[in-house]
Amino acid sequence: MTGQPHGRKHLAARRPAVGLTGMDLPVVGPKAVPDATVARLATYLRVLSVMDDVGVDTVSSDELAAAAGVNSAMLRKDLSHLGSYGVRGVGYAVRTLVDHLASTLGLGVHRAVALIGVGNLGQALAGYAGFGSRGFRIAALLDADPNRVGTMLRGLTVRDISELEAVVESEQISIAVIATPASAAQEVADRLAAAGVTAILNFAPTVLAVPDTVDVRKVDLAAELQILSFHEQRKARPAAAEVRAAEGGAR
Amino acid sequence: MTGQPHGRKHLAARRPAVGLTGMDLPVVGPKAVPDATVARLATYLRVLSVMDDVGVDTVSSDELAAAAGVNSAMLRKDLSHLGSYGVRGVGYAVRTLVDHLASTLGLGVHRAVALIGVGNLGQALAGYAGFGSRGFRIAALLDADPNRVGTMLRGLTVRDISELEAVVESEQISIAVIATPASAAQEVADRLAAAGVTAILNFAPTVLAVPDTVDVRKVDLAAELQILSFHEQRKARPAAAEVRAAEGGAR
DNA sequence: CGTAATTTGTGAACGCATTCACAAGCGCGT
DNA sequence: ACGCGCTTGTGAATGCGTTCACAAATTACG
Repeated sequence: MTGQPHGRKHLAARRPAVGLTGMDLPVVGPKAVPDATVARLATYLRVLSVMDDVGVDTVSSDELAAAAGVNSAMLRKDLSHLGSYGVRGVGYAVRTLVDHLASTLGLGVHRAVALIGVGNLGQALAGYAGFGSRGFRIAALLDADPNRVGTMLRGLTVRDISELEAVVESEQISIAVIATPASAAQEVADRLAAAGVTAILNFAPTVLAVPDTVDVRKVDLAAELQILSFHEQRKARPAAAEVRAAEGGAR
Repeated sequence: MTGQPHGRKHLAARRPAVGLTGMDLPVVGPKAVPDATVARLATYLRVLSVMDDVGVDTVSSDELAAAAGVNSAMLRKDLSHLGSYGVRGVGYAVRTLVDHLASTLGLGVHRAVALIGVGNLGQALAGYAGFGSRGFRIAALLDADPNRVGTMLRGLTVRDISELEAVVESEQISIAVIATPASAAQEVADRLAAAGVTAILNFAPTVLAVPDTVDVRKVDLAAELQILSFHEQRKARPAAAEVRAAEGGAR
């Protein structure tokens, strides 16, 4: 899905790259890590961190796969993309693997995150402890509502949206989180992109148009429920496909 | 990515079903709608609803695909799984398509949702307007903290977790949202499953083990940032793969 | 009525992801 | 030292999802 079946752009700009000879070399390298794998690395890291805290120092692919909820062959293949960090006949060294995963995910330093939109959801995100413990630091809060600007939240002052560009610069923002209403999201994204931000996590229920250089992931809460709803309905009717014949137009 | 690469179980219990003759018929039907397609239907519905509100009554696959951020061939194939609702040479009737999508997603009636865990994130979810406008009704709030039980939130009284089974029954809960700390999530999931809930949206950063009959989707906020972080790092170093040689063990 | 302009629906090709299955490597006991 | 048991790493097979490319269907218009 995946997947989160999500809006991505990564290597989208990769052209056919046909050579005159017909040979096409892997110019950029061996496509290091597949997207599907990257999406699972975070889970592996979380599970391994817990094991490390508990004192486990070696784990087999079967055990780790079970804890992460995946097939063990897939886990091994995923890890093999990072290099060879296991020992045959033994397993993986937990601490070592944690370090390598953190390094691979770019969590060597706590990345500075800006949160745009401090409404309902934004306030919750600002207070979410999981960010801090897993490699991120919320470095700035921005909002357009004059009633919210200037207030304190979790030790940070909410700043006016007009300061966006200045904040991105001064706080060395590497990732921005959009938690504004849908109507404001595109403009915020445009300004973030123009200011040089190249990674956006979007909670607003809108499709964002951004340059190829910007990586966008979206989280659509209602959509998640709708997907579950689809499967619920499916379970309810074993195999009736043409039940939906007589239905009016009232939405 | 991904698909948001998410934890799913759907038709996982489908066995090889080998017949003695070697023929294997599609016993359950033509696998109506692919998972990847379902995950996009919610987006199409949202985009179409906006178009409908604005007064658009016909849309081509190119236009709709652009608005939804996907390839038009994919859009057509997705919609073709629901049946043939377009008109060649013309396009799709917006209103009709909205109705069919809503019907397909099982949104005919507002589904009752229970929210377990009314902390930081839970409160935000309880107040998220997007649920109500997109087919869901939060019908119950549950929490284990005595300080929160009994308080009012968005017109609902927070009830004690001990009432979980009773609430699922009386409110006809079809989907549950887990927004508890990770440490409590598995037990809550167990009780939900035992109470007959077959769809769970999990915000707790833990892998849930549930029976095959239960459909789980997870949203891991920190993981989303970590995935973005990976790509950020990738952009930062054009093609240096063996830079990570000398690194101590300090985590 | 016939022809041109559109746009859908879909078979086929392609590519990526997952799973299988086993050879290669490692540690332990004797 | 040597063989046995265990576990990784990976080539091959399989399956799923996306994209291509075009025939079929429909409208517009002369």
